Amino acid sequence: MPRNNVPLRKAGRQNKRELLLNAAIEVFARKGSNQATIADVAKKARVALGTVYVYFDSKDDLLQHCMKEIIETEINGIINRTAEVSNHMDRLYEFFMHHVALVKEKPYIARFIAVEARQNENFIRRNPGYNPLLKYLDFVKEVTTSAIQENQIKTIDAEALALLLVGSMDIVLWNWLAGENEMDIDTIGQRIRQILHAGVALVS
Amino acid sequence: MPRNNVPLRKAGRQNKRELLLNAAIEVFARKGSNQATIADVAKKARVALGTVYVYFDSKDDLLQHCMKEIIETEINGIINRTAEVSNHMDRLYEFFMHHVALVKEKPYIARFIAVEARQNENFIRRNPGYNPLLKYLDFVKEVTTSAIQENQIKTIDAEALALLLVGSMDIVLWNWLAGENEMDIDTIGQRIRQILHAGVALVS
Amino acid sequence: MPRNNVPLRKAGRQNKRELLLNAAIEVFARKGSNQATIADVAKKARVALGTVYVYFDSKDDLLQHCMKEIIETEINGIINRTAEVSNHMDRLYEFFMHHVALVKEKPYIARFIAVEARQNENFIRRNPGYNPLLKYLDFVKEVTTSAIQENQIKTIDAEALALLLVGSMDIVLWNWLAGENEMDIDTIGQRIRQILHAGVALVS
Amino acid sequence: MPRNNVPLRKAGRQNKRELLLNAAIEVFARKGSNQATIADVAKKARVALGTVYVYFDSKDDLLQHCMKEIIETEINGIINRTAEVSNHMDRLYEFFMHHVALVKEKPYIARFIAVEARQNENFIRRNPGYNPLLKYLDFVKEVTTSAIQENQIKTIDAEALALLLVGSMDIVLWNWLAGENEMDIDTIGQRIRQILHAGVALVS
DNA sequence: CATGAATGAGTCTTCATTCAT
DNA sequence: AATGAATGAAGACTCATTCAT
Repeated sequence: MPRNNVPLRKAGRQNKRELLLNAAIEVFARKGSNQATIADVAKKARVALGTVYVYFDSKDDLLQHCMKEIIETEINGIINRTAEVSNHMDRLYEFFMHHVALVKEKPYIARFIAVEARQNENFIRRNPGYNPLLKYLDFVKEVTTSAIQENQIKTIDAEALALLLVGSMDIVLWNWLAGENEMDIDTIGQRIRQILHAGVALVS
Repeated sequence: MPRNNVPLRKAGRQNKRELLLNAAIEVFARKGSNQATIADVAKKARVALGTVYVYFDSKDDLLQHCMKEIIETEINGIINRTAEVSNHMDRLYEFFMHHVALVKEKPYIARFIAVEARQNENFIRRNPGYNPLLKYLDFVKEVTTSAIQENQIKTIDAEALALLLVGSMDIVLWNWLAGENEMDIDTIGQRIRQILHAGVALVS
Repeated sequence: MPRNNVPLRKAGRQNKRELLLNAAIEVFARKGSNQATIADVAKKARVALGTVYVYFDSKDDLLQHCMKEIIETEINGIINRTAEVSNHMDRLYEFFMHHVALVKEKPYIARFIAVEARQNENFIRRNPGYNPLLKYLDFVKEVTTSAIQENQIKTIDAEALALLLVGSMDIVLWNWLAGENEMDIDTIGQRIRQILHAGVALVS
Repeated sequence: MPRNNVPLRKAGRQNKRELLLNAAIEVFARKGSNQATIADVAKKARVALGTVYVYFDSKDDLLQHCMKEIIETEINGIINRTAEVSNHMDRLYEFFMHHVALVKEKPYIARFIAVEARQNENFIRRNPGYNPLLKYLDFVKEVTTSAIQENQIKTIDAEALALLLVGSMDIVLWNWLAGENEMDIDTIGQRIRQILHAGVALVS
């Protein structure tokens, strides 16, 4: 069926790009983008070294696209999955736990967010819209603002809550990664929730 | 007088070591330890390149000692300066604001804590006692535990509060560094305090 | 009509080969054969990269054929166009000016002769008969020999005159190319002619 | 004798730079600067690859300095050695023959002038004063102008003569290099001289 | 101790060439 | 014939580290 050829080809190209991107995310996350080499990425993706340059302009370009990929799939995925939660604060908790789940499932992505997203200032400056942490902060700020407007919580500074939530999330996952996963993140998550919950609750 | 020579010499040695350490902290913080070269450090310290290797075994060794230096002077300095505050929660707020002051005064140290302390896993694994973030977390945990014991706040998970406080502190300063210092950290600090204060307050 | 297909196809093949050759000449001349890539040539010819290898064995092979092409069309063209000039010295002058005209019209060909023809020693050694400069030298030598035989000029060394004429021609065009075309080649041509004319004139 | 240490050191550095420069000139000349690698140069100079970068910024920088070196020693040397010849035309002939001698003695330098000096347009554009061919042309033009002013030859265009002389010189040496040294350059030199001599001689 | 020239392993990147479609 | 993705050898350049002075 020749009709299928074109889509197959395209799929092939698309697949290889994805393949490289995923390999790069993992390799960059494991070794850090500075220590990781293009050869590592190519090896991980089981392609020749030069192939990386068929799909990406440079190592830096590859790193940028890794960030985009993570945001567009993982980060946005987490945010979207919380959409149906009606209570705003529950939504934030849901968000927190989805993130925790992501960290557990794909720790290398966590490392990306915890380390690369901070480190690579080139990226941060050039693509402010593509920084995972900023994306998270914006999301929390928005949800918090809605919660305040709908009188679900008392009037607090939305940015402060965002920094508290994302900051703790961030350090929790970093801690978990660095500490050889000894921490019980789920429990920690609930306890953080309790404190914040009390902190923003309407005065009875 | 040869008797004086020895102490003078020792002082000389000590000074040059300090000189190198301070130069390294600044250079590593500015460029990131990966991009910074030993030549950069030597230049900053106005010594010959080879001199660095007289006082430190390797680039990594130098980096480790930078961390130690920061903890032993800056981090411990901040913690010690809060010693006389009797109310534990006030002490934590004091601690938060001292850290903010440090960030403003020596931004490169902030960068060190926000970026290098996370990135350098070699360091983290080998010297768990010398990671600024862990040091901070421990400090907050201890103070919180005391606060609970003395019934100043309700019984919460000390670790959760530590993660909230240090995590928000950390992301605030990172944000401030990356965001070209547009944020008003002092105000943010107070608003974070309000939330946490309500979150841990004894139920009336 | 299948009878037509074959010639048409052949024309097609011929055309694509010519197309590639002309693209290559221009690209090699502009960038220099070392900096120019096969991809550049393919792009210029608006064919796929791999197509180049359908018609030529290698980059070097392509370069060799560029030389041949230039000699067989441009260089021989110039020489042939001077055929009807009966006076031999006038013919050489005509030749000089035809070459100047070529340089002005297709500067990239000039660059080819001035630079590539010298540089590519592989070519020179393997195809002594296909070097533009050698071709020119031979031509001038022949014409000069005829001029001497027919007593139009005094007895001089034909090779010496050839070297003078072609050498000056060559450096003039190189100068013109490098000097951003500031030189008035026509005037220079006439003045060179005057000197050579006097130099070879029969003693009155 | 410690007094000697400093000069020896300096001499050491100077020598290594010269060593590298000479190695580079030979390597670049033999292979062409495009085919020659930094590793080739280092090997020729019997130093480590990295040492080249201690003394030169880049391959291009090294090439530029090769040109300067050649001009400042060889080219100027030739020009200076003709200074005492009082008759201007004799001086030019002397110049020609000195150049021939140089070619015979250090053929790789000839290749440099004949090939690299033309090819490397970066160099030509950025350092017009450092192109051997331009240097030669200027010299011949000057001497010719003097010859005309002092009535030693008839009034001709100095630039035209310069182009004739340098152009023929250039092609002669290129020919000699490419043609595996079959040509008798000395004889050719004399014959070229005869023609030019007649071409510029005062009319009796 | 101090110096900084020398080293060479390690990296990114390019590009001629191949080959499955 | 035509295509262009894939390949990997090759080369410029960097920089931590050493060591003779």
